[in-house]
Amino acid sequence: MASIPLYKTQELKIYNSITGQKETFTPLTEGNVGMYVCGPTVYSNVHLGNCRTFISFDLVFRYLKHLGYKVRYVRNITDAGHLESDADEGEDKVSKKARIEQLEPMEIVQRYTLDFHNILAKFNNIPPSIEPTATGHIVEQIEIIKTILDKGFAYEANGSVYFDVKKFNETNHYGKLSGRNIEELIANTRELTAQSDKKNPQDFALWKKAEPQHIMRWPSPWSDGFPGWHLECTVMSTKYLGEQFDIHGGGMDLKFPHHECEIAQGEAATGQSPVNYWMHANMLTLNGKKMSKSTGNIISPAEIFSGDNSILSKAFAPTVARFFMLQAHYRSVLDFSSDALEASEKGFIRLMEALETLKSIKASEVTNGFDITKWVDNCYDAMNDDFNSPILIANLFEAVKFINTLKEEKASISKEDLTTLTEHLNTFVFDVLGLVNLNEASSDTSDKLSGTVELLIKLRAEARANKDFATGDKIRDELLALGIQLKDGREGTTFTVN
RNA sequence: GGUGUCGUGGCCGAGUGGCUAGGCAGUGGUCUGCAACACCAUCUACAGCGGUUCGAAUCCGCUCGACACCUCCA
Repeated sequence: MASIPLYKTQELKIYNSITGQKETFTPLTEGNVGMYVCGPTVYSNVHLGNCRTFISFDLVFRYLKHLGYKVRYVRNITDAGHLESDADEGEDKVSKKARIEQLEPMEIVQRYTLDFHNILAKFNNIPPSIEPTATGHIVEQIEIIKTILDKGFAYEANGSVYFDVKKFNETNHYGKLSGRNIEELIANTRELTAQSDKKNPQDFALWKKAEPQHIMRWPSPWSDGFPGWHLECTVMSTKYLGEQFDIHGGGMDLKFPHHECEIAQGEAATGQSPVNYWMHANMLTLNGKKMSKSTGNIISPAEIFSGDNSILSKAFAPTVARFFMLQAHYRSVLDFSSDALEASEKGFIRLMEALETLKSIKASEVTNGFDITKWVDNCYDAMNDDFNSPILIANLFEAVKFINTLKEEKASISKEDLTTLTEHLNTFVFDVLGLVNLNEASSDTSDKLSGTVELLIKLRAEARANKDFATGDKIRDELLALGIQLKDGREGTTFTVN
C-alpha cells in the first residue's frame, strides 16, 4: 500500500448535516473512528438506490481505513418489520410479506438478508465490523425505554409507550437536524384520529402493543408487542460505539423523522447528543424521481448485471455501476440512465487499460511531463474535501493521460516516481474506490484464452508481413465480434477482452 | 402549504468572486497497409431578470422550473 504523506492525514473535512458545514474531522479517540450506518429493512430485494448509499459509506469506510484509522463500522439489519404507516393500525412489512409468500417471518428476513449481502459483495463493499439485528436487541430496547420513561420523556398508553416530543422540546430542541421547529410541525401535521393513544401527533412509538394477528411480538413490562423503528438504531449504535460516537450515516430520506428521533432518544436517555458528525448520502433517481420500493420506481442490481430490463442497452458489471456512482459526489442527486452507465463503462475501461500499460513502462533518468508530487497531493486533497470521489477520478484520468504519453515515449518518468505513481494509482483505484479489474477477475480461463489469442495475433502478423491484409483483417474483425480487441502498437500487438 | 437542496456545454457530472474539472459523444490532425487504440488540437456552458463589485456563472434579491422531506423508504 502506498504511503500517505503525513501532512495530509490530518486534513480530512466532513460535511456535517447538523451544522450544514464542512468541518475538520476530529475523532473522539485519537486514531479510532466509530461509524454507524442505518441498514436496510429486509422484506424485499435490495434495489440500486439502496446500494448507492451503502457504496457511498463503503467509500468513507475505505478512505478512513486508508488514512490509518482503526474504524469500527456498525450497520444494522432491520428485521423486526415495522408498520407500513404511522397510523395505529397497519401491517408489519415483514409479516405482510410472510403472509403473502406463506413463509415464516424469519424466512423472509433470512432470504433478503442473504440477497443484501450477496449484492453488496458483488459491488465489492467491505462488510461492516458488526452487523447487529433489531430482533437480537429487544432486551436492550426495553431497557432504554425504561430509562426514557424514568426521565419523564415518555408515557405509556394502552400497552404502548410513546416518546413525548412536546415535553422533550421544553428542554431540548426537537428538529435540530432537519431544521424544523415543533410549532411548524404541529401546524403541518394532520389531526389525530379519535382512537389514537398519542398525546400529540409528533409523538413517536418506543413500544407498540401488538394486535392479535401480529406475528412478530415480544413480552415487555407494558404489553406483548414490538419496539419502535427509531429505537433500534439508538440501541445498537450506542451499545457498540458508546453513548457518543463519531459518525452516523444513512440515506437523506432518513434525516427526518428517523435520525431526528434518534437524537431525541439519545439526549433523553443520556443527556448527551449521541453523534458528532451526521452524514447523509443523496438519492439515486430513475427518470428524475427517487428510486423507491413503495412507488415501484426501481431498478435492481440483478437487472444491471444481466441487462434484463428494457431501459438498459446491455448488461453492466457491478464494478462499472460502482464506478458510475462514484463519479458523482455522495451528497448530490444522481440520475440513473443506460447512456450514463455506458459512458462510465468506456471511461472505466480506459482507466483499467492504463493500469495495465503502466506495468510495462520503463523508468528513465528523470521525470518529464508530469508532477507526481503535486498529483498525489491533488488526489488526497480531493478525498479530504468531504470524500470528493469525482475530483479524485478526474485526477486519476490525468494520470491515465500521462501513462499513455509514456507509452508513446513522448514523456519520461524516473524510477522513484514510477514507484510512487504505481503505488498510489493502485491504492486509489482498488483500495479506496474499491474498483475491480475485470480482466483479472476471470484469471482461471485467461491463460488458455490469451494463449489462443496470441496464436491468432502471430498468424495475423505473418499474413500482414506477406501483405495478405484480407486474412489479417478477417482475424482482427472476427475477434472483435467476439469482444476481443486487438491493438497494434510500436511494441507489437496486444489485446483486451470486453 | 411548510422546510431544504438544486438548475452548468450534445449527454453525464465537478468546481469556483478574476486562473482548463473530468468522462462519454463531435470535429481537425499524428500514428496505421486500412482501421481500431493512443496522443495532440479544437467546438458547443454556467435557467431568466435585476443588484453588489474594478470584475460574477460563482455573493444578494426576485421570477420560473426541478427534486427531496413533512407517512414506510437508502
